[in-house]
Amino acid sequence: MGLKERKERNREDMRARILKSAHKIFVENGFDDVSIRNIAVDIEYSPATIYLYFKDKNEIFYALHTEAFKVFNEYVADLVSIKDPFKRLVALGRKFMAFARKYPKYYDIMFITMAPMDCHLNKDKWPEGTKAHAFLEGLVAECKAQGRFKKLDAQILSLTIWSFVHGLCSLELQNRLRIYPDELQPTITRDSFEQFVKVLGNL
Amino acid sequence: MGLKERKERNREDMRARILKSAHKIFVENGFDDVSIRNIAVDIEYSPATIYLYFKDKNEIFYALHTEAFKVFNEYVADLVSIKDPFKRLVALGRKFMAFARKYPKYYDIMFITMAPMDCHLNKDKWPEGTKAHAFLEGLVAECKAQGRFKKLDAQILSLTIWSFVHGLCSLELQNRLRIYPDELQPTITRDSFEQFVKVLGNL
DNA sequence: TTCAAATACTGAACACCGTTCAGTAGTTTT
DNA sequence: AAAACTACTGAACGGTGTTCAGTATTTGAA
Repeated sequence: MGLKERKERNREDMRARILKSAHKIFVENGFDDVSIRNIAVDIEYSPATIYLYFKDKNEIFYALHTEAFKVFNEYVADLVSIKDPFKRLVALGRKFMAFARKYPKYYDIMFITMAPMDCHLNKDKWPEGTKAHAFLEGLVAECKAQGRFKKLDAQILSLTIWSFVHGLCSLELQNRLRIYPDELQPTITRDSFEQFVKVLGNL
Repeated sequence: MGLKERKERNREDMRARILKSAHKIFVENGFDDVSIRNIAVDIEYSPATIYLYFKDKNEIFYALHTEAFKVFNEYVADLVSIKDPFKRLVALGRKFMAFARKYPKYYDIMFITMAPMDCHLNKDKWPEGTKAHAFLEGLVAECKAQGRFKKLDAQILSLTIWSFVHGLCSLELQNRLRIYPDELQPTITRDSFEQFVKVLGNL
C-alpha cells in the first residue's frame, strides 16, 4: 500500500517545486513579479496546473511568509549566546532592525503585506508570529525576574517594544522617514532606538 | 486674454472631477477598486481621457494621499483647546489611534502604501508628513520647556513616539495582533498605549 | 487482453488591469 | 473655405488571477 504514499510524495514534490520557483522569483525579481504565470513558465508547466496544487495565489504567498520566518529565526539564532537577558533583548532589537534592512522583501511579507495572512487568520492564528512573540515575551519576563521593568506587565511591555521597533522599521521601509534632512538620515533610526534602549534600561 | 485662464479652469475642473470620483470609489469600495477604468466609468469618459489630465495612476493616488492628510488634520484640529502640552501630546496619540481605526483606508495610504509616495519622494519630501511631524515635534519641545523629557532630544523622542504609535496601529490594521487570545484583543492596544504614556509621564 | 476509470495536465477563455496611440469629430483661427 | 487646434475615444498591447472542458496517459478490474 505504498502507492498512495508515493502519490502523496509526488504531490509534495510538486508543491515544493512551485514554492521554490515562487521563492526564486520573489528574491530575484521582487514581490510584484511573483505571478502564477511567471511561476508556470519557470517550472515549465501551464498556469492551470498550479491550481491543482494550491488553492490560490494567497496560499503560495503564505508559504513564502512562513519561509521568511524561518530565515528570520536563523538570523537571530546566535542570540542565545548572550547571557544577560537585557543585553539579549537589546541585541534582538538590533538584529530585528538589521533583518528588516537586509531582507526588506521578507520583512514586508512578514509584517506588512495583508495578502498572505488573509486566508490563515482563522486557522492557528499565525503560529510563526506567536512563536516569535513568545520569544520576545520570554526575554522580557527574564528581565523582570532580574528586577527590571518593575510595575510593568511583561506581555504588554513586549507588545510596546515590538510596536516601537516595527514602527521604526516600517516607517523606514515605507520611505516615510524622508521628512528628515539628508544629514540626519543615516543616524536617526539608530538614535531613536538607542534612546528607547536607554529609557528601557532605567525602568 | 481670459481665454487661457478659462481653459486652465476647465482643466482643473476635470482634474477635480476625476479625483472626486477616485475618492468616492476609494471610500465606498476600497483601495483595490480604484482603477483607471472604474473612474472612467464613473465620470462617463473613456479611460484614455484620464491620461490627458494625470500622468499616471500614481499621480491620482498621491492626490488621495494628500486628501487623507487633510481629513486627519481636521480630525485632530480640536486638540488646540488642550492647554497642558503633555496632555495635548497624549490626546494626539489617542486621536491618531482612533483615526487609524476609523479610517483604516486613509491610514493605509498615508503611512503604509508605497504607491503614492514613489513619484513624489524626490520632490518636496512629503510636505504633509513634514507638517504633521513638525506638529508632534513642537508638542514634545513644549513639554521639554515645561521641564519634561530632560536629557532626551526632542526630535529623536518625537520619532520614537511616532514609531511606537504607528507600529501599534500598523500591527493592528495588518492583523498581526491576532496572536493574542480573543479576550485580550479589545484591550491590548489600549493597554500598551497607556503603559507607554505612563512611562513617558515619568521621564 | 480489453475496457473503463482515475490521474495529470493543458488550451482557451473570462474578466479584469495600466497604458498608448492613431484617428475623429467639433471648434477656432486665418 | 481651408487650415490648425482642441478634446476625446476605440482599439489595441501586454499583463494579471482564475476556471473549466477536454485530452492524453496510466492504472485496475473483468
